[in-house]
This record gives sequence, structure tokens and C-alpha cells, in this order.
Amino acid sequence: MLVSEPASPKRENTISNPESSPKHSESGTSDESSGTLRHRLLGPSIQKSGQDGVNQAAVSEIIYQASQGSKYFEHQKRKEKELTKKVESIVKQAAKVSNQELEAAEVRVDALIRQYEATRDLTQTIVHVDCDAFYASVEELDHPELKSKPFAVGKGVLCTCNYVARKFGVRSAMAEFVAKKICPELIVLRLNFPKYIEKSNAIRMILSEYDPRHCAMTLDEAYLNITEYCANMNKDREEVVSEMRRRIFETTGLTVSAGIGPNSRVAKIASNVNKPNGQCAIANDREAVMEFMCNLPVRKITGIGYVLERQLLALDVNSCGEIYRKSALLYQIFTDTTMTFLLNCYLGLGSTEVKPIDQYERKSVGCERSFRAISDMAQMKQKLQHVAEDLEKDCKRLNLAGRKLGLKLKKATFEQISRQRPMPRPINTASDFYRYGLQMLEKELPITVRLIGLRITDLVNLSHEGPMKTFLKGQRRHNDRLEDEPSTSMNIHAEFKELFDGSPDMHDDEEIGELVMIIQGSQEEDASGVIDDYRSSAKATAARDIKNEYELQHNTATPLMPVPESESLPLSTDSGDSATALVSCPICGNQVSADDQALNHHVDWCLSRGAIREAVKETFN
DNA sequence: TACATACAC
DNA sequence: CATGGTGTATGTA
Repeated sequence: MLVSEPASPKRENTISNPESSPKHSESGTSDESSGTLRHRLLGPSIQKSGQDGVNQAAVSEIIYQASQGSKYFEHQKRKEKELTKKVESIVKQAAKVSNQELEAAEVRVDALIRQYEATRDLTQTIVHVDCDAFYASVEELDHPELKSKPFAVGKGVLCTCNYVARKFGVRSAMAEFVAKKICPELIVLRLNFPKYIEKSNAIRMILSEYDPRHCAMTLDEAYLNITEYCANMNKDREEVVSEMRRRIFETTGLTVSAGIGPNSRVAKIASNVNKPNGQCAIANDREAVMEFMCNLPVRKITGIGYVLERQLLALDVNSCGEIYRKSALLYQIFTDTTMTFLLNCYLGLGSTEVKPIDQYERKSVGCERSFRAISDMAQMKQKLQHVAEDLEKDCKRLNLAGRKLGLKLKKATFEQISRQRPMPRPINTASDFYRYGLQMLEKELPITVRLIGLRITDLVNLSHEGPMKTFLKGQRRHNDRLEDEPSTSMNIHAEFKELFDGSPDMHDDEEIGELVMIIQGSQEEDASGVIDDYRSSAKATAARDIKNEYELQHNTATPLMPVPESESLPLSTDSGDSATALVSCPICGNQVSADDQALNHHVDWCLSRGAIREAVKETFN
């Protein structure tokens, strides 16, 4: 094992440049620093593709002028000021670190590096595929005349835009009115999820041929492990990926970009390198990986956002390779988890395991809505009620209840407040959400808000086990994650049967009725009404499923931040064979994994296809 | 545990 | 005039 010799030969182990190296030096101490404020206002996607010939300075000026004076602007200004202060304090802290401390830190960092290096696995070939301007590209298929015009998709805030619009400086996450100042002729289309889902499904179908266990992160992004496919077909990985991309284009008319590497972190970053309609492969070779990472601006790393980038820049860390150069100093400043994360990035290490999205357990479900700022209690109650109802629908659809309820408020000033309380029992009804949410809201009065949200955590999965077990589980305050009940697919099947033909057999009906009573635990509720909710038309369910589909992608799990391989979590250590056990889906009849979560997810997904077309059209515009 | 923040998409 | 919604992870008191 060579392990002992880190890659970069040089490393700053002395206080050679304690101060004043930041490139974009903050002007005074804590005054305007409008340079960084402009940077902040530019938003997160500056460094994305398609921004080549853009006059960033001019765009920045327009954004600044358009935003100036708004509540949002003032809030950003405050946050920027706070961050600048924090960054200054970090720089000061860095200057105080002694040589002795640095030397000690160096020893420890080297030990960490050896430890992480020992986890390096170069045997897998991971691919990250990323559709190019997905929503916009799908819209172009239906409206070819838009191809030559600048247009975006979204409402209020843009979700994405085509490459023509990007040339103007329009970006995703940009406020619509700001985008129109930058590009007055910009056309803005509303979102049409059914279309995107359909295309996404078509793409996933192809991905499955290369890796049946691929992980679809969102509608337009996925990870694959093509190691086995390459071996079986005896084909080169780049050839395989370019063939896959060609097939996707031929069947859907959409272009995708891909990154290929020994782990998901490298693959993800690589997929952005040749962004529109291209691919980039990093060899499964330590030197190749290290070299690729070395000159990478830290902001390109998933998990390093505006704030961490600012902090790193202030310590003269611009590229990934500089993480090593400054590692002893960084060790003194950042937490262990952040340090672990940074070192893993420097080493180009990442997850080599790809597993389907349905292997992950949801941790929360929530609903929030923005509106014109209000302070009138009657109006706030109305908004709360609405959010509570939406959350209930999601809970019913997902068959979940929560032991904790959180209230989120955004004041007119954009300052956010969150309150959280344990519930006396798992709750999943609008009336409970409203009741307890209101109690929390009342404690904040008087207040002027522009957003109200509710979220439940400490979830109880109602479809996973029998109602009585759920009840008992709810009572056991401790010992959450019980042994996974080997529940058959029977109960799930029964529930869907009920959902569809509305004729559940008596036994299940009683169980559900009982469950509802228990969960509500309240007298004032009419149980039959709630049962009706369970039977709620497939239509309503499907409508929610569109959102579900969208959410499920997000909710995924691949730990975005740190989580080094070394601490690889034994997440859902399934009893192995679940991969081989199959049952037929009650909806489509296809063979699917008998694993409860997997089956559940599949059925959900299946539902979202068939019923969507009819149901959705009327729900969405 | 509760709350605030950062981050992704 | 004017800046979203859903979910996860982490730091800190």
C-alpha cells in the first residue's frame, strides 16, 4: 500500500500568508461590500453552462437595479452583511493559528487522508446523466417555433430556460420580472408536469436497460452503475454511454449530458463539463481522478454553495487542490464533518453504490405557500387551513402520519421562523394540522407573514404494517425503527383495491376505520368522512401524484453532504434477498420487487401514469 | 430537543 | 409592484 504518500507534493504548513489573500477582497470592514451583494443577487446558477458570452457585469447591474429597494433585496443585503462578518471572523481566526497548531493538525489530517484513501474503490463505473434544460427542451418538442426564441418555464420564479435565453443572462431561479428586464422579449411558459413526467419515464425506461437499479434523483437526473452492463456486453464505458445518450435522443428527442467516473461524486461533476449534449469520462485511476479534481473551482462541487465558497475563498482556497494545500488550517477552522467532506472531495472519493430511489426512507413531508404579506388573523387562519388541507392530502396519498409538527413562517421582511412540537399521537388530518399549527402560530402574534408552511417529521408509515401495529408503534415513544415487519404485500394490495373499486372487504374497512379513529383520537371528527378521504377518487390521488412524482425525486437520499465512505451507513440493511423476490404489481401487472417500500413506490409511480392524463389536465390549468 | 441555516433541484 | 416549494443535513444552544 502506497497510501502514505498524498498526491500534492506541496502544502502550506506555515503561516506564510496569514492575511489579505482573498481575491475579491471585501472593501472596508463591514460596509456595503456591494460587490459581493451583486454576486449574491446573481443567484446560484452563474457557473452553469450556457453563460459563455454573457456580459455578466451588465446583467448584474440590471438585477441590482431591478431588485433595489424591495423587501427581498433588503433581506439579501442583511444576510450578505452577516456573512461578510462571519468571513472576516474566520480570517481573523485563521491568522491566530500558530505554527505549532498547524503542525499538529497536519499530522491528524494526514492520518485522515490515509484513512479515506484506504476506502478508495476503483472497480465500479458510475454514470450521472443530466438532461439539458429539461423542461424547456420538452416544451420545444411541442412548440418547435420556440427553439429560436428566448423562453423560460416557470411562474414567478423561473425553473429553467432554453439556451437562447441564457445568452441574455436569464437563469433558473431568477424572478420572472427580473428576467423580463434582462430580456424583454422573453416568453415564459407555465409548468406542465404530466408532459415532463412522460418524457422522464421514457428516459428511465432506457436507463433501466443499462442499470435496472439506477437511481432517478429528479425527473431529469439519474445515477447508474454500468459496471455489470459493460462487463456483460464487453463494451467500453464511453461507447456504452454515448450509445445510451443516442438512444435517448432517438426515442425522446431530448439531449442529455453524462459524466462517467469511479464514483457518483466524480460522475456528477463530470456531467457538467461538456454540458449541452456531451459527456466526460474520468478514468478509474487514482491519478486521473486527482488531476480532475485538482483544478476544479470548489463551487463546482455538489454541496459547496455560496456560503461555504465564500469562506473557502477567504482562506485562499479556490480550487479543490487547494483544499490540500490549506488542509491543516482548514482543520482548525471547520468542523470534523465538513473537514471530512472537503478531504473526500479533494481525494475525489464518493459513493460507488447506486441503488433505486425506493430504497430510501422519507423523513418528512410538508407543504408551504407564499402570498402577499398579511397580518390579519382571519386571513392567516385561512392560509393555514389551506396548507393543512394540502398536507393532509399528501399524508393520505403517502399513507403517513407524523409524531411531530413544524410550523414555518416567513415574515414580510423575509426573515424565517420555525417552530416544532411533538404531537400527543401521530397525526395526519387537516383538522389536527390546523389545530396544532394554529396554537403555534398564535404564540408568534402579532406578526406579518408572506408564507405559511407545515411539516411533519418522525413519520409513521401506515401502509407498511397493520393498523393495530401502527397504533402500538405510535404508543411506544422509544425504539422507533423496529425490526422491519415482514409484512406481505397483501395489505398494500388491499388498500389499493379499496382505493380503486371502492369495495374493500369488510375486514380491511374496519381496520382502516379503526385506524382513523385512533389516529385522530378525537371525538369531534366524523370518522366516516375520513374514510371517504381514504377512498378519495383516484382522480384526486393521481393529481397529487404528479406532485408526488416530482417530490419523490427530490426527497431521494443520496446523502448530499459529507458522509464519507468510511462511515458508510448500514442504512436499510435489507435481508439481502429482497432483490430477487418478485410479485406482480396490482396496477400494471409487471413483476416488481416484493420489498415493501419498493412495491409501494412502484405502485405509486404506476398510479401516477395511468390516471394522470385525465385527472391532471383539469387540475393543472 | 428545538431552531436556524445551507444546500440541492 | 415584485423573488418558489419540497426535502435533507448540519451546527449550536
